[in-house]
Amino acid sequence: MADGYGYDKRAADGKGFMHGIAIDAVIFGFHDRQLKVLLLEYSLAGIFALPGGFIRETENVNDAALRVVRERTGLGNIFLDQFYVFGDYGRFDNRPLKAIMQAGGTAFDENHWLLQRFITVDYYALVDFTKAVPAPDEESDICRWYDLDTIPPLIQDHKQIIAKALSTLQDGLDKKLIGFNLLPDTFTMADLQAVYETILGKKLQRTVFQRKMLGLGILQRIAKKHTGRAHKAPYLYRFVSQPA
Amino acid sequence: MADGYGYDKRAADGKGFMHGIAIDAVIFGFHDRQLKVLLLEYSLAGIFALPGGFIRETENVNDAALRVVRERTGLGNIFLDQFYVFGDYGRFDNRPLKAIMQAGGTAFDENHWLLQRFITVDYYALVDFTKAVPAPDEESDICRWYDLDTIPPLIQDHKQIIAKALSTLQDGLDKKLIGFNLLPDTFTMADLQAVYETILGKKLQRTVFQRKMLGLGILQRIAKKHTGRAHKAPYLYRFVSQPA
DNA sequence: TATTATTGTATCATTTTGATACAATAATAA
DNA sequence: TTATTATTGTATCAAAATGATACAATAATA
Repeated sequence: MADGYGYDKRAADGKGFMHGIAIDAVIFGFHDRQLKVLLLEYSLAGIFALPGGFIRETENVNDAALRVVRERTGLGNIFLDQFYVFGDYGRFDNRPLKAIMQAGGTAFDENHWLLQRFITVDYYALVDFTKAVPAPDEESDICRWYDLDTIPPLIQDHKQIIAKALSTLQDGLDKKLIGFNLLPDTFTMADLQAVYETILGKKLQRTVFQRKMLGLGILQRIAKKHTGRAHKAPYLYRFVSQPA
Repeated sequence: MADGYGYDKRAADGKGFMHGIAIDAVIFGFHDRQLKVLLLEYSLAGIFALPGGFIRETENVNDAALRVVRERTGLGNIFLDQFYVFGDYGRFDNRPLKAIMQAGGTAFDENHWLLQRFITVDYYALVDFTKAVPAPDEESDICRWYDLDTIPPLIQDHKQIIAKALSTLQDGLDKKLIGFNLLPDTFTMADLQAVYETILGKKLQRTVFQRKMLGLGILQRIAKKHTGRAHKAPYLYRFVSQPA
């Protein structure tokens, strides 16, 4: 997360980074028919937060976000979308950060650049859960997935940020055809439907969903997948491209 | 605009404002069946730009945007939507600002806070053209409407910002029901259709459009409008609320 | 070989959208 | 006064999209 947390110790003096502005990432994964979010834990201070980071003085803001997601997941080619700037003055609260710095034994004074007001540019990322390797940053010690309905209390307005990320994801699901970014390279129609149902929070009719997805012309049938269970084997699909 | 332009002279020393971050506003109006954008001109320097401004140290970012739009248009209750952060390092170019400062006789040195890198949070606003009273800011001398297809060369990436604002507007037109923000309190169905056609850049079928709009249940019929021409008088409508 | 669960697709009903037709004006012209 | 004209509001029918149901085709197990 940003707002001061998860900063790179090599730059703890603020040299080389933009001040007052940071990025946060809501990194979504999908597993066991559940939508998951990647969170950092600062266990010494008992604090949970979204992954985030700062912007180097000559770095594109979008690249800073890519860097953060790459560092937390080990993944390169991920779907990443800027969705909102959280910039209310009232959200600014440096007490959790002080707690983290104190717990970590970092020296600081009240004028430390990390304790000043920050606004954050927020992104959501869709990653392949099976390929991601969660890794904490320099300050935190745990980085792991949480089901959306079992998220611990988070610092500042990070819970609202997740809520807004989710509703943005919901809005763009049909229009931008982004659901498949949460799945491995090959998947069954039932897998895809589970992604949609979980994100939208409602059941979809199987036959209607299948007709719609096939009608988009972006799915390629690969082979049959024998699940080892007593029924017809479903096809495996791969996403190929945008419709013509 | 921001990126250094249009700053408040009382704070030219940078005290009281956040550094490195600014807001720009793409203010849309509608008149003569044309979509228009409000631009500032710095005629001494021969430079055109979007209206923008800075964020006071204790001000919400969204409030800073509201303030800018209010100052340029004289309007209070306007529709305003944050749509993107432009944060590429490559977009940063302080030469136009230097030109403006020189033309204005403002003293400055290379380390002036306005000459450092800025990223901008960008908003689009939809205002009632008939009520807006364009007003330049402290540095510029002309503030006026431009048709979208006769926009002069703009500083930095302001042309791209307008393009992105327009496509965001297009995407949200049906979903968010925002078209009416461009019209006066009462309007005919033909007026409304003209707004939609201009924004979307294509003709719509009159009867289908009318059925759709009436079906939303958000229009109230006020009275007949006698246009003075040889045909049936259209109804005047008023927007009442979101559909139930 | 029957049974079971699930998949892929066909079919029909319902709803939405597209296209056309036409009566109802409000001004002007004859 | 009475056609003529341009537009508006709505009805109507066709076409397309969506919703709902049915059913045959498996792949495993009993």
